[in-house]
Amino acid sequence: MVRPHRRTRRATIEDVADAAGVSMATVSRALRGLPNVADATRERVAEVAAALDYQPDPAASRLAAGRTRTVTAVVPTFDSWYFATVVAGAEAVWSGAGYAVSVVVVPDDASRMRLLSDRTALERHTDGLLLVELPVSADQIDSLRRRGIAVATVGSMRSAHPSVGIDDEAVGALAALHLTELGHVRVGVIGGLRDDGRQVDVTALRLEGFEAGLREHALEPVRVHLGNVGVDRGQAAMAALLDGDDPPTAVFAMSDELAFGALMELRDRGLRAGSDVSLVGVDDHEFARVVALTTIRQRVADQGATAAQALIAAMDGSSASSTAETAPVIAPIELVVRATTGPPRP
Amino acid sequence: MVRPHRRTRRATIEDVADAAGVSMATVSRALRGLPNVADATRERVAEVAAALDYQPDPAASRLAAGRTRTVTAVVPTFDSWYFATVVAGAEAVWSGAGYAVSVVVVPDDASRMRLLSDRTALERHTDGLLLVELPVSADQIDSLRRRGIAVATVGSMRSAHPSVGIDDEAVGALAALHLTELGHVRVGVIGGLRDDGRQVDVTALRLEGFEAGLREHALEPVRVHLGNVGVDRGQAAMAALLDGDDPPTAVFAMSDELAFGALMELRDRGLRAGSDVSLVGVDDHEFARVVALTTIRQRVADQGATAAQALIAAMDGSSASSTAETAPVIAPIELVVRATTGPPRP
DNA sequence: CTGAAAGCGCTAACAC
DNA sequence: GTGTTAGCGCTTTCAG
Repeated sequence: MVRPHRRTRRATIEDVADAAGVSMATVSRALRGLPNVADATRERVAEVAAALDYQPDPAASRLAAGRTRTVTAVVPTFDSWYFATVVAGAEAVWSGAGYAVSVVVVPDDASRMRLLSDRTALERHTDGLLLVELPVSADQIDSLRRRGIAVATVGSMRSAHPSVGIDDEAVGALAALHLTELGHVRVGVIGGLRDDGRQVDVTALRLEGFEAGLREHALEPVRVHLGNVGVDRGQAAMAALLDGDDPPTAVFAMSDELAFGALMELRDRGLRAGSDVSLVGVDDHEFARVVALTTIRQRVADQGATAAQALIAAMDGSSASSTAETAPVIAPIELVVRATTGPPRP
Repeated sequence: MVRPHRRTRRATIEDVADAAGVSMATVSRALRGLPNVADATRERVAEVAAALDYQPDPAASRLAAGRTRTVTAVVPTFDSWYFATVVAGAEAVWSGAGYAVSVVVVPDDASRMRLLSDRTALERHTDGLLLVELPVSADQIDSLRRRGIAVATVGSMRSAHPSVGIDDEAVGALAALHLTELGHVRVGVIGGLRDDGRQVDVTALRLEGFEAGLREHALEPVRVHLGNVGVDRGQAAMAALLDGDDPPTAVFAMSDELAFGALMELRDRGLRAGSDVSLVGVDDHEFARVVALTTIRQRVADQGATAAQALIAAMDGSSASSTAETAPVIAPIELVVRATTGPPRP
């Protein structure tokens, strides 16, 4: 005796309305917390909805209301600690607030342009965009806003939209302070360039801060090597630094990833980080403590969370103040001294 | 003289139909490559659509057709190399195939249950789910399928749905082979338990393979320490191993992350990995090479990509063979010998 | 405070 | 081959 497989249709708003003895409109209002619903009615509707396992259909409400309840994180790549961590921080906030979160990866300029161009159907897919370390013009931001898409950024600070990042000059200055206090005089720099060869703001700012910090001690970098991002480039850069004449006794690597590569080069040459050569990175990558890397910590997940929060606020208030200036949030940084820095060899 | 800001409405399918002189239905068919459209018509429609920058509204088509063109990656956490890398691999495939990709994080049992329960409106959000290293019952998979959601998994191999993973017993065996060939006799194991304390298959299988491998040399592990996952637990486990009596000369860590922690403990004790104590990990984490960790490599991004592909196939053919058995894909593993393993101290 | 009705933009039978 | 006709499930004026 086969039990007939009753195809259990999901409850619709109409089912709820019928069961509660009210109209669909009232159900909609009641469930979304809109005004003009009697408390008793609201309560009854809520009960019936719960009993029926009613869940509004996102596509239907998007179609009727124009909102998607979806936010999108846009990153240049995904298999990198930094980006994964930013997104992780943001995801937690968003899903907590009831948004679906989608991610899009724009590995190159072309795909970035495509995504941000007026022609894409972005606005029917997402209510808000979190751009992580992505170069976008003011025009593009504007175009997005005109299309009703809220924007927030992490990594680049603007005031035209919510943004969070760190004070990159201060990062450089802190590194310089640490190394000069240890007594280093010959210091090198390993920095990053984007894949497209265009120097990113971050690199320039950190370098500026670093050089300014050195100047206070009447010093300047003996050698600046602006390689690409990534472990391998860090290694190559350290090699170049050591092979030059007058090799540095201390090196400022602009990211922990670069520093990891630099550490590999030191190991390959039988040099000890912290005694033979000092090395300070930036990020406090989860792996930094494994190699006891001295670094300038930034709280990446927190930044993602903060930006996510700001994006939600922007989406809520988008109708009101679409051109509201928002002061950038400057996230704290902090020197974490581990084993890769020490006084120079006498 | 202010130019009137003509609110540029997006083109709808009706606009295209009018401009092309055909019906909406024909436009729909033409643009989606369905049969029963004259070539000439199809071409004309395509041109008009392009000229008008027409982009179908995803919510509208979802509502009418029931498909979301969205796939979802479900992970227990996000700020971990393994999961970020799996998702990165999958994302590339999905976005290449025109799917929107969303991610949901289920950090604990409760949220996992909630997500997979019949009550969620999952089926209106997504066409397919990629479950990464998530314990799901056959019942749950079934329930999902009944709700029209395709499922694929990576990390656990089943035949009820597309799955990809590695042969975990072989991983253990390979580790045992390597260490015994080097001449180690006293070997320890560091394994992982889930947060909820329930032992995962992976741990058990790798241990089984490892023990079997040792038995071939009439050996057995001197000590098995099944700590939790993560760097810290790896460190604690190594400490426990070394503090026991008859400490091992070689250790098999079931993940590179655990191995990293183990390495920290060795460093803290002034021991050299590879000479004082040998250590082999699993994964080939992107930073394994930074610490010269010998490890058993699995190609994580590839597994994500493979599973993503399989999920697409499953979604396409879902109507036809909803109960099709799919042979699990067994991804290759490979021993990568670096500096943390060597013969035991004489 | 509540209900009726008109879509949102598209797809899928079913006719022709 | 192509057009017509109904919706998909919800939100939102506009009346009452």
